[in-house]
Amino acid sequence: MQQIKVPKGMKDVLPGESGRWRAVESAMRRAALLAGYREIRTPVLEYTELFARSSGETSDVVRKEMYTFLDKGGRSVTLKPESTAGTVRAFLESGLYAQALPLKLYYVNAPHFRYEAPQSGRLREHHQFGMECFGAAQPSVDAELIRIVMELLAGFGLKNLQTRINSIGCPKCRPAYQQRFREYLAGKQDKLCKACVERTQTNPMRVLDCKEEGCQRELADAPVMLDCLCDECREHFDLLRQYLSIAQVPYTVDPRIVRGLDYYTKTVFEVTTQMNTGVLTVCGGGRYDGLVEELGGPAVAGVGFGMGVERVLMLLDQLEEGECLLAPEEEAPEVFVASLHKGLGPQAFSLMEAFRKAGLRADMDHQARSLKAQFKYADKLNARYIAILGDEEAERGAVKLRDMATKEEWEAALAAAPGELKKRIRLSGKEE
RNA sequence: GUGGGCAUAGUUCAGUGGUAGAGCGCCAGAUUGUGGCUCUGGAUGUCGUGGGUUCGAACCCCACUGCUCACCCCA
Repeated sequence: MQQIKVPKGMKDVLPGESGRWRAVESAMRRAALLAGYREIRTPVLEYTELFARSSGETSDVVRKEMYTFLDKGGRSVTLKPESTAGTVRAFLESGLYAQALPLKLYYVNAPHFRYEAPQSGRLREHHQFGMECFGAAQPSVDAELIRIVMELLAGFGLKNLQTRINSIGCPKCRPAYQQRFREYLAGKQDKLCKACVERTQTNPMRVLDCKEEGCQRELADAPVMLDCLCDECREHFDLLRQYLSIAQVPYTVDPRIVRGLDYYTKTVFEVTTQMNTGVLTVCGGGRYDGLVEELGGPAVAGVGFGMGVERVLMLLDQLEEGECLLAPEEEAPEVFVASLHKGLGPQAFSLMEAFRKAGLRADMDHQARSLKAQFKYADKLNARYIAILGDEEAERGAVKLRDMATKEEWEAALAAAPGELKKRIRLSGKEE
């Protein structure tokens, strides 16, 4: 039989890894909660038009990376490539904008899809933690978000992260800049890469973050948006910097960050790290003051970010022993019930149930294996104690308990064993 | 979309034309009521698929498929 494999660009999270996922997730939830953000869950699937309208028809995501198909009703639907659009849609559709603003939302472990060639750190399905704030025009929120991101990542033990910020202006000041920039590029068309020649027409600012060396050379003395901000954007950016310094967030200003989605205004930021293969973006975000209106709602400011969970885990993998500050949840059985022979199965089962009722993680033999094999298995599971049921003990209504680490063994009455073991575990937990 | 690399046991891989292998893992025994260490034994393979060359192909050639890495872009 031909084996069916996981679809291209998808990945299973196996039991050996899932503990780390949960640890990362719960740290994210804590961080969000601490800052007053509340969870929102939006569907994986949205109508294609939502992304076309929000991200921009010329963005790479919309043009070539969306997981789009027709459903049985002939509607064009898309697996979400990012979460801001869906969050805004929900915000509008459910009338949340009519409630007290600002409204702070987060999502965690949300699946995202981009149809592209998978490679290291880039899967077709990936998961994001993200935070979005609606109705707050002040840069204190921008700063708060950046601060939360840095705090969170530092809390995992990650180092060598760079935070870069920029302002890409607003509809008031950007057109004039774009005109000026287009004129600058006009004389250099023959020296730019093919993609950039096209971008000059469609979305000139994307030329700024082209990775081609030739293009970057030509851009050395190009005008940057930062120098052309209107008063409002200028003030916003200056204030943002002030807030960041109050929050003691280290960052650099990089006038070349423009980001791939059209909806951004004013603040954009990225958190990256240097890998041996190149720069890896862990988190990216920015302000989108026009998006809610663009999607048919009132003029409500927005700002947010998305963080790649797989990328965070990838960075954690590279930490040395002891540097990673994540504490994965304990999942090894606290007690494993072994029985001498098959006939004791029912007693073993009810003892295991009693352990579980007492709140202990308990398991038992389900294969009628030799006692030796049961010990081996319990050891593989990293069980802390083993409870041995034998005929001699059964006659006395007792069970033998053994500490797997110290090899200490003692006998306990069947009925009392769960309580006794629980007490023992709790006591030793306090000593640690 | 473009270009590299790889594909052999559960897994990591060795095997460059002549009987399909090793480490780890798994199972069992040594130890008939006791794990980790040791020793002994065992199970598991359409050698990615299809074709070609050859007396003979895991090996050489061609095609395909899959995986992987890089570019572009991004989380």
